[in-house]
Amino acid sequence: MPVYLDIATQLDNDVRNKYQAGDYLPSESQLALRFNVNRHTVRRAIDELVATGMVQRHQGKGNMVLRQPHDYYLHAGAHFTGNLLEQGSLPRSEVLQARVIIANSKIAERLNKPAESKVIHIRTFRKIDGIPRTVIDHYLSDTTWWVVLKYFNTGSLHQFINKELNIELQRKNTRLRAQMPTNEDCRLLQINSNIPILKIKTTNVIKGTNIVAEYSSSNTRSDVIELVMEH
Amino acid sequence: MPVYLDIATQLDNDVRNKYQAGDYLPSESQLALRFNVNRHTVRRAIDELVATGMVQRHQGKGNMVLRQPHDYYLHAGAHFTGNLLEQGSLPRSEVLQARVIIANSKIAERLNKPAESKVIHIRTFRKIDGIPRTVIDHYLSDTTWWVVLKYFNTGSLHQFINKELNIELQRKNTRLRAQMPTNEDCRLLQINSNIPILKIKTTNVIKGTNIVAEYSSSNTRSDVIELVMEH
DNA sequence: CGGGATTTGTGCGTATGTATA
DNA sequence: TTATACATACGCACAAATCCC
Repeated sequence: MPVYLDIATQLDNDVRNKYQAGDYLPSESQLALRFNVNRHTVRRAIDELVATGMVQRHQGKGNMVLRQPHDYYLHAGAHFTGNLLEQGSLPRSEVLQARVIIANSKIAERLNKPAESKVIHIRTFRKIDGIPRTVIDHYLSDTTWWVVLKYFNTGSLHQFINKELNIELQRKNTRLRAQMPTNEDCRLLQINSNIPILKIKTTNVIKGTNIVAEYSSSNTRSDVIELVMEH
Repeated sequence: MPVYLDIATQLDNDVRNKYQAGDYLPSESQLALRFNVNRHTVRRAIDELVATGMVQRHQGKGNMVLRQPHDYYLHAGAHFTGNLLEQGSLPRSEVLQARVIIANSKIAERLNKPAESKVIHIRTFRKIDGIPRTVIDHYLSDTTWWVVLKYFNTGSLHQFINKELNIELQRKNTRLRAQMPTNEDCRLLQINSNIPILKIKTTNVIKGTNIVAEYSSSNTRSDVIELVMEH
């Protein structure tokens, strides 16, 4: 094992045990003295911590500890069930935003509407252990629903629509991919930029028709989540 | 602007215009001569390309160009359809490995077998545009199938089992997550470690029974892939 | 199989630039 | 302004992986 990886391991331990988020590591020169290596070697070691998102470099100041890395691992309780695919159905979702917006071209296309149409945008999220794990953006085609939907604030969106508007939504297709989070994703999900997220997009029609009523896009932090579908 | 960023920009242009995926860059020593800098500086420049996923390092061989710019964009043709979830069904898969192994504890558990049982391991992969996009590990519980399965070399594994053994496999459940690739994933999929992968794991029973016959685990590069399911 | 040539990976020492306090 | 800390760059040496004869 290269020396720099040894040092990276020790620094990793220090960060976990001795430092808190916001603290600064000893200077690279001091660390070089302490580990009896050249400063380049210390820098290479710190590169590893930077790559994993534990440390941030600040020229002229020092290398700052970003945060205590949780020991993330999957446990059975953290599993989402297949109904995550039915994104309007999450029973304990909460509303972050709800408003009428001008659809961008992609959303307009998914909803089969002309460019720059007005659509309803509702952003909900679901927490596990007090931390937001999934953020879902719902885009609803029919703005006349707004008079009712503006009162939606918690629970299952699809159930709400069913009850208040007497309309049943049916999932038509699902698109799924993994990607690295945007800055906004990082903020909403409270994660570092090095954790991949699952992005699930669905289009939903009014049951029995081909009328696309809803397009939804969800982002889920994937480090503590495993999507399980029983067939 | 630092010298290494200048060189990175030039190399980036070269990669886009002069090289194809799979090509190797000139050696670092040659590039150092060409740009009249130290080899360290060239390495620092190549680090930039590695970080953006354009180039992969191979110790002892050289620095390989990973992909062309058009690969950065999802295009409709690159979409997998939902039958990716039925991992034995990929019609144009090829076999990388096929052998009998001792199952580790996780695989044994999934197959409802005692620890350290023997199982059949078949690794297949699927290419798009000549590049491996998905690598699937199949683990089959019944080693008596080996006398037949050792002759499987291409096509659909489930079809082969159906035809040769007269056994129909049925998907029981699917687990799905996103994660960063291991070193082996990077090698097999020819990607950099900064691209997340989709991991899909299925258990399959013998149709009409509860006998778990197969556990499969697939890794798919997620940068050019979007999983589409029609309902 | 061995051995030598090539190429990337690691590490040291030194020097200088740049940002911060 | 000065001192400190990180950023860039050169040169040298050797290790480790790969390739080819």
